[in-house]
Amino acid sequence: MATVSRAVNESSLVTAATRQHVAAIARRLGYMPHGGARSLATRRTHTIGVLLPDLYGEFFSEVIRGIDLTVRDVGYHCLVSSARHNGAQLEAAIRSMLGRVDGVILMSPEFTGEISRRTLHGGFPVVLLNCPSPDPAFDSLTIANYEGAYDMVRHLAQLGHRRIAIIQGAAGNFDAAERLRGYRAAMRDAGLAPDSDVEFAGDFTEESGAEAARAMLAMPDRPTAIFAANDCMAIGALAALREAGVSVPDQVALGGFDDIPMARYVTPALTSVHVDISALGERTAARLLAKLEGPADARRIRDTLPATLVVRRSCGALQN
Amino acid sequence: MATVSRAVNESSLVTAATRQHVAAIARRLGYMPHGGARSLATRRTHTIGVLLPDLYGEFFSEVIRGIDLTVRDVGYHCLVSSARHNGAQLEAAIRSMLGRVDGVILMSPEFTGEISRRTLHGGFPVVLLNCPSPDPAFDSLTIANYEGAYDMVRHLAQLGHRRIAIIQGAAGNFDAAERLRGYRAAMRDAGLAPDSDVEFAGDFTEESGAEAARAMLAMPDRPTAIFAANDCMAIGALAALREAGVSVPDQVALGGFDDIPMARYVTPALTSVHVDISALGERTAARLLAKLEGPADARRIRDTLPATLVVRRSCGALQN
DNA sequence: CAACTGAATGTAACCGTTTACATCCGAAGC
DNA sequence: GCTTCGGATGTAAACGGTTACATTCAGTTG
Repeated sequence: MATVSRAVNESSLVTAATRQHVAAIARRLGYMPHGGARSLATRRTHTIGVLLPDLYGEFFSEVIRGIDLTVRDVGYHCLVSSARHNGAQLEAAIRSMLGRVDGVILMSPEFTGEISRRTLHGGFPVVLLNCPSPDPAFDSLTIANYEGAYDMVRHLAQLGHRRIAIIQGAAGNFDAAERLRGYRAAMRDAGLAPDSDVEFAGDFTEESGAEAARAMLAMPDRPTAIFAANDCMAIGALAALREAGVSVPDQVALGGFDDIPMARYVTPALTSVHVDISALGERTAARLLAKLEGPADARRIRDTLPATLVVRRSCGALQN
Repeated sequence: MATVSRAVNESSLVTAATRQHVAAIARRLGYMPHGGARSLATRRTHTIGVLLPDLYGEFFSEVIRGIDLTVRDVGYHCLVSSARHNGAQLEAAIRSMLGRVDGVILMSPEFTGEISRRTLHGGFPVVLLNCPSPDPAFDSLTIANYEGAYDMVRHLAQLGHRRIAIIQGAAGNFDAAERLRGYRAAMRDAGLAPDSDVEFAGDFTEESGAEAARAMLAMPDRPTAIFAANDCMAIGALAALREAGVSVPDQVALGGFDDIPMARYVTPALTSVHVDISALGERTAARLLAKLEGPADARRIRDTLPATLVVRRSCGALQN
């Protein structure tokens, strides 16, 4: 049976003749190698775990896509698990993957150093994706949320807007918090007083964007510009504004975040902050693969993916 | 070590005292069960394989979401693999999952009975998702593509349109073919002559929709209605029409397919055919789980998920 | 022709669990 | 005090492969 194993794995130790002989018999018997057994013996599963807070929306699917794309080229699979993870669930999810993956990509605000020490105790390969990363013991990739939001709001301020509202992302969300931080910093740097009345709540859904816009319209001195913390909310706001007969960008300027494919197809086309989400997944996966394949490298990497302003019609900067 | 195993698995054969004793020592030693070894011994991986043609676009991410949602409730994971599968790649992908999953969900037009017999030889649990399914030996779930397209085109015809164009989906795609079939049947039943000049090519992308619309506008006797085989193309067409100064729905009526979330937020809101994609994933996963958990049931199930017309402004049926 | 090669094949331990079966042990029955 | 009994624990054989090491077997050498 050693020879069979070697033949199947194309080892150079078997002659071409035996290899073919084995192949022929295997075919006749309908033999197929058992992946699980193989990885038990080799201690390599060629699988990476992907832990996501949820699978909803374009963002996550794009991330997964990027990950799978890079990973499958080198013969790896993705074992995905999406749960809105509170600490205990997250830990359980990690544990359940423990003998099935070579490493994990973790996207969860809930991940704490304590969990890591207790369940990952020591050198289990992990790359954090878009996490607050309280723990510098892990590699992590993030989006330039702060910078992107800052650029957007500065752009709106440069267009002459003095009262700029924000529709915030989901409470407790890392991206949301960073984008808010960028908004506030840009406001301050533009010499604009912070005003919590124009910091509307939201949760990244179209509906919450529409609601915030309606609330804004009811204000006595309503803002002349809105920065929505993602495109879905921006599009929701756009629909609400149109319904109320308020013209974008003439009466209210609007900017989003994420630059989803749809952004360029709404009317007016949505000014947004572009993030190459698929690339984020790719880079993260590549980093994890490097840890798995390459020699142990103690260096921890913290990488930030740029977010670039894309100016379209909804902010009013463009003619026609 | 048998006792440890029993303690970890909460077997009723160990006393509470030993169970706690084991737990304490496990904690001190940082012991965690090895999933791979466990599944080798039990011959259950609690994992299902999901084979997709690609991961691009809202459709696939929604399907995965539905699958993962149902599957995780019963403690299963998803091992996903997305490759544009030609026959050989598909077979390789299945083989590579063979000892790692309890069953697979397969979404691929390339799946043939021959592959199945060669690599699945016999009773490996499979559920086909939106496949042409040449092989009645498998359970399969599909979308009512034909019926949905038929309803849409009949609707347009009832609004008085005589020349109705279609922007087709990707060549070789099963959904695309079915939607085309529905379009043609509806045309015929409405007493409208088929005309290959108004059957435009497309590939499900926004850009291809825009191109088809531009080509249509250049025609001497241009159609008064367009049925795009998915919403992305419809939105692309919408953008092209607007650019050309052609009003929707006044000059050209437009309908899409899929009813993606964005459909209601474009202007005018897009008439479409609604399919609950997430539910498609859920149902498929539930079917596979039934095969895995329940007793072997020889009955093969072919299920079709309904597709329902959603009338919005873009078709011109609604006032204001 | 015996000893020495080195490539090809065979043997058996191991990967980390589960589980059928054997064993142990204390309480109850005689 | 010696069986009997049943519940808790221990033993060892799987599960299906990989791989270090031992062995075989030609084909050289001296």
